[in-house]
Amino acid sequence: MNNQFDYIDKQILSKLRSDARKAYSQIAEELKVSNSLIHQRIKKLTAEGVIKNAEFVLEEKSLGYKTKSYTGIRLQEARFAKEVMLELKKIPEITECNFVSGYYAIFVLIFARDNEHLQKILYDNVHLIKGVAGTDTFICFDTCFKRHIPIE
Amino acid sequence: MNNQFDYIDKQILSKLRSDARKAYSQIAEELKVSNSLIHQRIKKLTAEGVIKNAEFVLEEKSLGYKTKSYTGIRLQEARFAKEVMLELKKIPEITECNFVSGYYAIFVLIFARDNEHLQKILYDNVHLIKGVAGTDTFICFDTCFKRHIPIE
DNA sequence: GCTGAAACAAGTAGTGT
DNA sequence: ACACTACTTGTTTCAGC
Repeated sequence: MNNQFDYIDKQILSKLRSDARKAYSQIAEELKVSNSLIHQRIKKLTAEGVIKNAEFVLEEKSLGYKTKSYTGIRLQEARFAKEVMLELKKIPEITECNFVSGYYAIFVLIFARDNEHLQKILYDNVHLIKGVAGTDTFICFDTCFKRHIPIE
Repeated sequence: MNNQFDYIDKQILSKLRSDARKAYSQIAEELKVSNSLIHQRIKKLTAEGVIKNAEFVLEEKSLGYKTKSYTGIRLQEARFAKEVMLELKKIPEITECNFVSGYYAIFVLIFARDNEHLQKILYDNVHLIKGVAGTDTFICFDTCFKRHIPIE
């Protein structure tokens, strides 16, 4: 995987990252190259794993999830990490799970219908997992911004 | 915004969430409804704000960002929050910024080229912002899973 | 609120330089 | 590594039920 992107690659990635439904032919037109070059590059970038997938981004609040929280999980013993992770995976409201350095062993993102639902997830699910010592929850009052990292 | 989705809405959202380039005509075929109904529904869901946008998801590591961290920021005084947030917005490696409850005032997601780069961002940028008392950084060793919340 | 048809635009694959 | 062509498929709009 040699990831030195040229101008065309970068343009393709940046245009599609902000609009996944953009016509490949229009990108070709904007960059003044042939249609098939765009297709070839996208194929290459996908094969290399630079492009993971294309997704519609939905508004979580509209889906009924009004409470978003980042929650740090402490373990009784570090070696429980993997088992705990597998149990966390069974909780659908946990949409992201990370092994982290520092005070917590695991850091998760939770979407709940409301604060009561969040409490239920923590008390009736997370806290009952074998190996979990405790959790600290940081409820998001507001996501001030969310954006993409620069390309190159 | 009355967000009671019917079967068709849910199917559209779920199919497009996992593949933003999926042909609308194919969705129509799978659901055994007309082509134009799909368009109408997508238009409606977009107007309602349920669909925010469509994005290509890129692999951050391939883009040269090997270090991902969640960082909690403590403030000298709570009232500095908004000013601090505006300064954080100027740092391109910070891709998400949240006002949170609990021990920290602000919680951010940082992508850095490596640990050294992360340290530079924290010491030369974040820590110098007026109002910031200190930070705690949780480096992600591994994102075990990342997925979508259930629809309805 | 939904369908169907038709005009138009885009995606695909094979060929050639 | 890129462009061209011909063919297939998808998108979009609007009249009509």
